[in-house]
Amino acid sequence: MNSGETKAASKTILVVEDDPRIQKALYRLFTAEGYGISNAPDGSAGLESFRAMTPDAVILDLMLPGVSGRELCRTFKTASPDTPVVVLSAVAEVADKVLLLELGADDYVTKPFSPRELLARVQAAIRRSDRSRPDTHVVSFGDVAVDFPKMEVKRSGAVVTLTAHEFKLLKFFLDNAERVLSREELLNDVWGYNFYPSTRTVDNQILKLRQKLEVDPTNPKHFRTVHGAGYKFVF
Amino acid sequence: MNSGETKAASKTILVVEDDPRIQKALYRLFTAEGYGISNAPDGSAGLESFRAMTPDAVILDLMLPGVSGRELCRTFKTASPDTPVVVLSAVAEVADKVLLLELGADDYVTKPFSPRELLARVQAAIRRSDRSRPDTHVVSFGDVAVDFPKMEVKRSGAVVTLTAHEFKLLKFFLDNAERVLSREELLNDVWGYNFYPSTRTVDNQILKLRQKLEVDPTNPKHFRTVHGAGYKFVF
DNA sequence: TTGGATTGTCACTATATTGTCACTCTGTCA
DNA sequence: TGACAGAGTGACAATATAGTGACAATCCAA
Repeated sequence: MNSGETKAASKTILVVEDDPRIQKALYRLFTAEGYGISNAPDGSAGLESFRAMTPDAVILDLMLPGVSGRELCRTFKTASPDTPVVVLSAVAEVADKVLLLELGADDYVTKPFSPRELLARVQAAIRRSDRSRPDTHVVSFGDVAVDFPKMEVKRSGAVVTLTAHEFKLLKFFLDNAERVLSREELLNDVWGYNFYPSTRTVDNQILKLRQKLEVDPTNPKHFRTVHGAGYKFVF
Repeated sequence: MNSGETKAASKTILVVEDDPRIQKALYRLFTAEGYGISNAPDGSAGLESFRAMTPDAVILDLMLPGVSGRELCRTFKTASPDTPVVVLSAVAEVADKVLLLELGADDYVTKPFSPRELLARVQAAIRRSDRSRPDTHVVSFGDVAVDFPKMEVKRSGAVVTLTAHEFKLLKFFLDNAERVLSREELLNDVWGYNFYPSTRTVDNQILKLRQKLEVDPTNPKHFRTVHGAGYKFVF
């Protein structure tokens, strides 16, 4: 199964890159981790996408046809200083250490880059930007409070222990509240695409969440069953 | 990025840096966030300013004409151990970055650096120094006291010897207390982006910290494992 | 109301993750 | 150059937890 890492849960990344091979590689790299990817082959498309989708992070190649990558980076940072921008650049470009400061980029990776490093840097940038929005850290429903960075759940003050998997499932429910989620969808998004346990597994994990988080697990208020369809979380 | 952050509110930062381009860039970066900036182009000017203005933080370039940056760093830390010093250094200057901590520096950023990272590190350093005025440089948990400037750890008075690496890991845990840290995150932040040992390595270092700092290493109170997710430090 | 399908629930087992140790490798210092 | 310390690796044991299957309860449609 997958590494047990918490998935990105619908974070979207805008990739501004003209080389289709790199585009493709980045697409594979990030979708495998659960991120959504939007591609823009040049500056003007990048700008357009940026405005249309408000991505959670931007990966920007400095060497672009048309609008200069540097110009673009400044524009992004002016329009939305909170959105992290990670720059891809050839070594020679970054040799000038001042450049990055002026651009306002959050981080950079020099080509040829290690996919793992890029992934790590983008994730770190997203984490940093998330941390400055503290309101997203804690979510509550009923007498339950969920603290994501601490991976901790409390019921009227008392800590409830959840396993990593239960936590991941809970997060998915919270991220998709009010929507009916089929077992398939849950298996794909929480368990991962290359892993197919029986659907009983899902019921089992739901059961555990109910036992741990519902006032009356037999009459669930939040983790509702939608007979013949799946489950639905309501606040 | 830090729209949610509290603004610097008249905090002043002393920048000791001879390259005027970096000076200018730092000026823009930090004034935009509401900090006051004072520039010193060399060591003696830096020392003078430091005494005259007692800054809230210092950004120090290790490569300076005149007085050695390292000397200067020690002087700062001796004169006023509570004032955070963040060092700028070229990668080549220090083979082992951990050594910088021995200078007494609170943090370091290698050139060419990402501006957001520098900003984040300086802010973090200031926050830490603000948190507990009287004993900024000492953090305690259980029967353990960690003295950062001295790079020394004591357990009920007795000195415990930590390796530079163990110390760095400990520092990262303390800086991110209560948060669940994945092995990946630990590897990236403590070991560095371009070095990928197996994840077993992490477990091993944790084991050593537990053996050296936990009352009962078999039942760790502070360095907790979060099964399927990583580790978490709690006070 | 009844019967098949779906879901709730439990105990058991298989599996993945982590703890721990001993060994190797590398660089440092005398 | 040899001893030494620290770091990384791999093997194995110890745990935690996820998955399975059986059976009971419930739902829905005819």
